Amino acid sequence: MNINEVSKKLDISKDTLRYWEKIGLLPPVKRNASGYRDYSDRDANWVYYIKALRNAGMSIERLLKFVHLYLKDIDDLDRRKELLIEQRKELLAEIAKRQETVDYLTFKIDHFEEHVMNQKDENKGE
Amino acid sequence: MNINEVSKKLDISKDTLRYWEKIGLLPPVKRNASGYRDYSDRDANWVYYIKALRNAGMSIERLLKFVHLYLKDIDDLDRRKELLIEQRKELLAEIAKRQETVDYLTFKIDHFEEHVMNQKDENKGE
DNA sequence: ATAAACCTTGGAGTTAACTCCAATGCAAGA
DNA sequence: TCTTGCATTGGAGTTAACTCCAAGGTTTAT
Repeated sequence: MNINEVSKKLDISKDTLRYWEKIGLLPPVKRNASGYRDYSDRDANWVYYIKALRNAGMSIERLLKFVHLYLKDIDDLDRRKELLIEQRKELLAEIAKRQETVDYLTFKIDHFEEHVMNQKDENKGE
Repeated sequence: MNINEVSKKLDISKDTLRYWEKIGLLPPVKRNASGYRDYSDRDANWVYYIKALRNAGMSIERLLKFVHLYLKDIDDLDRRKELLIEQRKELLAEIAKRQETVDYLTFKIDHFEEHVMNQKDENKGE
């Protein structure tokens, strides 16, 4: 698969694919005789995985740390599995943060009339 | 309350407070005789609210739209309540996006051994 | 009354994550 | 073979959201 195919298939710009590779978010992709990138299925899966986590809001800096650890422990499968679990845990923390704000909004919405009354009372005192 | 008190109480830098006000994320704060900001309780609540949504990952651009609509419909309380509900809906969508990725990771984790086997099979074929 | 510690502003600098560009080379059709 | 349309690179430009700074005025403690 050349860069254009991957770009279209996974809906990621070619510039972004090259950028991710340059900074080490993707392992180096093989080249053909004329120096063009030739993505294997595994490369494409990796891209898909990075895309999913970027889309879920994980920063590149954080992802880079995981990627480096993941590539380092090439033979320690338990460790690799742990890394996935850790990554999931971080996403769950992000969800919890948002859920807190949802709860806050829900409170505001449910007490909206009351809230407005209080503001009127405040105005009286000014 | 002066800027330093608000900054400490809500754990937001003074620069950020001034920045938010400058771009219109906070309504203009009253000044005392020498031009220093003097935050009312309502100002502080507003800051708290903005902080909560920024913390939940909502962009300033998106928040600005809400703030402008909110300030525009100063007397339309139903509309204001709707805006809060809309904002909550957007946060819930962000949560759903992250949850999808959590599910993807869970799948990877639960099928980890199997996944590794497949990779070995792939290698055989190369 | 003077130093230290505040506040103000406009504007410059920073970081993340792309995005675009120019120069150059390969590839495929008329 | 010539043109059109891909690919490559290094590096410059962009956007978001701060963050810092300098120059100046104010408040507080000694």
